[in-house]
Amino acid sequence: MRQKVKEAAEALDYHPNLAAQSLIARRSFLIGLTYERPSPSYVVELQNGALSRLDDGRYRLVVLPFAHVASRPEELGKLLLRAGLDGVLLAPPASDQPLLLDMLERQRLPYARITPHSDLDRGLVVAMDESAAGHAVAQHLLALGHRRIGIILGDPSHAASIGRLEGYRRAFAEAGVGIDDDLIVTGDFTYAVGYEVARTLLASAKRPTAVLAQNDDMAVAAIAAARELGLSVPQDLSVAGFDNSEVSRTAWPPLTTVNQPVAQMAWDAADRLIAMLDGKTVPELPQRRDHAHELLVRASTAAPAA
Amino acid sequence: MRQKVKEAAEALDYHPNLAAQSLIARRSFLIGLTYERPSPSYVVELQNGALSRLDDGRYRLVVLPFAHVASRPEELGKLLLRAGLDGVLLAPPASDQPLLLDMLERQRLPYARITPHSDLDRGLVVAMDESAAGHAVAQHLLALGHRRIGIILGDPSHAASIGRLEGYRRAFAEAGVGIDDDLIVTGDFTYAVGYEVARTLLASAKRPTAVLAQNDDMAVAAIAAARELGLSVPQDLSVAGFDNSEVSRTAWPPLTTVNQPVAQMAWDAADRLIAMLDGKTVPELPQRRDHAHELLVRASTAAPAA
DNA sequence: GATACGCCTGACAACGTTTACCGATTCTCG
DNA sequence: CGAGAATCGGTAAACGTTGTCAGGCGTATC
Repeated sequence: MRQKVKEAAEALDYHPNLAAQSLIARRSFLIGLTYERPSPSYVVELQNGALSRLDDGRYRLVVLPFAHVASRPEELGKLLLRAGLDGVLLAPPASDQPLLLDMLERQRLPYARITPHSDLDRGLVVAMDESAAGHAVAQHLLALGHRRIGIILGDPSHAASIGRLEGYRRAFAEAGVGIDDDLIVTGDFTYAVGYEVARTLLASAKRPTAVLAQNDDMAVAAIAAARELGLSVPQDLSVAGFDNSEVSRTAWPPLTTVNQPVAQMAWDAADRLIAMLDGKTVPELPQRRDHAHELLVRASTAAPAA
Repeated sequence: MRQKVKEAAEALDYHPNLAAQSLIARRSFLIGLTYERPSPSYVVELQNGALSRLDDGRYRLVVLPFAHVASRPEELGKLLLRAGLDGVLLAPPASDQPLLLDMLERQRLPYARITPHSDLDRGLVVAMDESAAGHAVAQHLLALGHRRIGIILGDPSHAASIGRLEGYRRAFAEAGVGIDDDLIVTGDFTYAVGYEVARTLLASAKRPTAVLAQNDDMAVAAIAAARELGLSVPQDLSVAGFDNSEVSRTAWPPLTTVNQPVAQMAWDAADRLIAMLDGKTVPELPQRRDHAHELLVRASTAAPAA
């Protein structure tokens, strides 16, 4: 009987109406993903990671990019609450907005936070130790013998910037090397701005022998700026990035960087969010999952010229 | 009165239940976007373009990547039909699958096709003349004086590959230059495969003086392969890409390429799809909209060495 | 032949809206 | 002051499912 009904349904191309199912099940089977405007490869990895967990087709992924979260978290909150989602994945910097988390909690919209920096005990958290990762890459340059190291920060409204910088500082302190604040410039994680600030950094009187960029896009921009000035990488200047995004592999020379397992973290976040939605009681879920970074030494860094 | 109700709703954080609205309105206010696995920047541009049209918040965008469409179009059809969408944006190569279009039409799921190559009168179409674009970039290399030009094709299951190649052939014929089939290699639009086939191309006895790659990722891969062999670009080898994706701007040297207004085309596709969904009768809509390509000459191409 | 059990059928309420309609009330204007 | 229009509150139906419950039928058990 069951079989016959299924066959008939198939023959008639019948699909149950999802709106009616949602109405009675009291959920929409929609998962949101919100992110700011980071590099394309970061977005795509995030998306693919989340989708690979959703691929049984029960849940669907709605993308909700939102610019300037830090200055208007309530607006993002409204957007998310109006979107009729069952749960939402928060990529940085939205994952670090206490006001946003407040709103979501008040309205009972479950969320999973991807690499937040503060309030690590709040909600579902998929974490990576940004500070340790920053430490690793800074230590690598110091071990090569660099002493005058420039730093290109990402968008200061992303907590990741602060975390990574903190790691750099630790590594410098351990090596007994002082940080020259004149060699710290601030970008916003994009190539365009990265290029501009890299130019001013490299044109300064005390030009560094190495550059720590807080993501790969800005690192590639720094390489381009160096070439414009007639410097070759890594002979005259070492450049290290962050993220192990596609561009780090396709750049020339391939970038030394830190792998951030973005796709895997997004999978994990989706996995835990869904487990929660499917009614696994919260206590049996660990609140937080940590992922390891990995330093990838490639051809863009070398010992400084004597 | 109206005002008072709105205030009360606001005060209570009341949001109407979207599932119930969908049920009665007989639509879900979900738009799907399906694509294969092209470069990250293409996906992101596509997405942002579509989202910029959707940003009034009435419609939401669901992403549905799907690999190997050409070999299993019906599966994608089922996925789309089960997703409860009001309409779907088809990026290549899904936009060129007649079986898929058949299924969507049979089930009355409206769709908009982005840069299809065949059946241009079917459904809503946002087109670009791939052949003319291919012609433009090939002509550029020929005008510089190149005669031995290598070609790196994209995935042959994408109609775009064929269209662009057709344009190359026209330009070659006009210049009275024969195409050497040994200098044509086939990639799949990815960096990794592009790198491999570029190596074999450049290692061949009759090494070309210029390379036409069918997208920017493969062009960048060709530059990397050239560097590995000690060739510098553009002195020893000119390389032209396709798409004007972010990587073409961030590469070194910046790539000569053809701008494909992806974001704008996605906006257009979303615009027309929504106009259709909102009940504008089909006749008053033009069936097809064309977008112009634009040759962007940058630093990766130059006259061949004497 | 009575009882218990399984499977199937049909009827009905519920989910949270929107739309339509009716009668009652208030407002506007001559 | 009265006619007509506008507004209001209330009620009911509909959207397409899922879940429950009662009742009917057939089969196995004692």
